[in-house]
Amino acid sequence: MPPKVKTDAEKQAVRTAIMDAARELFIHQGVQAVTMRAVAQRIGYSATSLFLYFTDKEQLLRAVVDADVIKLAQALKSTLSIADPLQRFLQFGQHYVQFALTNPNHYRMMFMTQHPPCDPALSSIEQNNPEQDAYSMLIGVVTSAWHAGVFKPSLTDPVLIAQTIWAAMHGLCALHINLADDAWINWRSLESRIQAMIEMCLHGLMKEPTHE
Amino acid sequence: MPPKVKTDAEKQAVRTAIMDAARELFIHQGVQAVTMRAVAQRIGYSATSLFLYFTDKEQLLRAVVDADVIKLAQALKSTLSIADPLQRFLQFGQHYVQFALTNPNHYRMMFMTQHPPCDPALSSIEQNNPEQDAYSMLIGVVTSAWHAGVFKPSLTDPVLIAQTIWAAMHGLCALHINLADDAWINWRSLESRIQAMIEMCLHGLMKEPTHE
DNA sequence: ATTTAAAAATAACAGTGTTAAGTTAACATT
DNA sequence: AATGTTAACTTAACACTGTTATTTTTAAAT
Repeated sequence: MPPKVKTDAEKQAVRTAIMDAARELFIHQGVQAVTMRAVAQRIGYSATSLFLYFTDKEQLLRAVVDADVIKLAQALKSTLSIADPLQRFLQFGQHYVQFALTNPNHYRMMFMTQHPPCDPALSSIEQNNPEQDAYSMLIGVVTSAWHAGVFKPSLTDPVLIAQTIWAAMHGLCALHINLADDAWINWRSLESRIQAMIEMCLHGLMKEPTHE
Repeated sequence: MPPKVKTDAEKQAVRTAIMDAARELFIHQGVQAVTMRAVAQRIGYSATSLFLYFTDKEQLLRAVVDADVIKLAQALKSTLSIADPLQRFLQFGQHYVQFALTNPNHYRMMFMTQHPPCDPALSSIEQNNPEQDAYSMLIGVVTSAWHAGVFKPSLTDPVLIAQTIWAAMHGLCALHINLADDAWINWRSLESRIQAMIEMCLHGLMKEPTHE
């Protein structure tokens, strides 16, 4: 059955077919459902053939998630055109949370799972490319808001501000993704928790928070 | 070799021996090193015998973590004796962060990994027992601070306050545990991130934050 | 037509959680 | 005291997993 000698484009097509199959399983059934055999079956290949396109499972998963990290970056990019630095910042945060909560499996893989430390050289994402790198976008958004003077004067390091906000928003998303159904916790509604977190950040960081 | 008919105490001893062996692997090598065979070997049992004491691996791991959740609760308990509600609250948070960062594997298991939703009936932790249930302790600490009037008057729901603070602190811990070594992020020092997060929470929630 | 080598499949290995079927030995009963 | 019962444990085995080695297929190159 091997029609021999595939063009680079054809090889790339198989690669993305594999990634699409993996993503399908990943999104709907979670990471534990993504077995090499299951992925292979979906595209009519044998499991071992996947190793001709990815060195191992970890690399396959990373490739899938990388592609969606870029999608996150593009979703966030749409907020960069907002003129007002504060509004831009708020929309940025909201898009981030929305991505996390509508793509819990991707979010889990990106930020909630243990990985061998990411080697930027191996990643398909271009670091510091503001089109692809959501982190550098965050730094940019916060820094511009900082230059616009929206933060308290005592806050002198926009990177530290950004990392603090990220952590706060991440905590919100991560707890929800993992523990939303935990009978132990009498969770307040997701909306009110989001609102409360945003307000805490605003009052905690802004010079004179505009309450809306 | 089976000396037959074990007393309940002896059976309990084996149970804890299993849990100790699992914990040892768990702490030092992470969850993926905790295989039934490895645990069994450590106590000179065969792997299948573990199933006489735990219905499955998940239950074993949960038992190990539950025991340490209680240790967390006891660590936090020491702060409850602090008279000043604000100081009690601050110390509580600091102990929480310290536990998370010195027990990353336990913390990961508790709050950062996907579990079948926790059935309080099956847990060894007594819910709402303030000696064991760290979450209800958090609610208590925040509520008492709220009654003492340290929070902004606009904040009317101490449970929502508590969940917001928890999320913020969790984000701090979780990102550090998973991404501290990520070359992608130019992390500020852990100390300054903790400090920044605390200050953001204080300024964001307190009526008139005492800056120390 | 024969060789070559790329692309795939099959077989197989080592490891996993887990179940089924034995084995051993302390106890209860006759 | 001999016998059976059964708790405690082990060994075999199953159905998976990721992965490697080997083999097959087949289009192209000679």
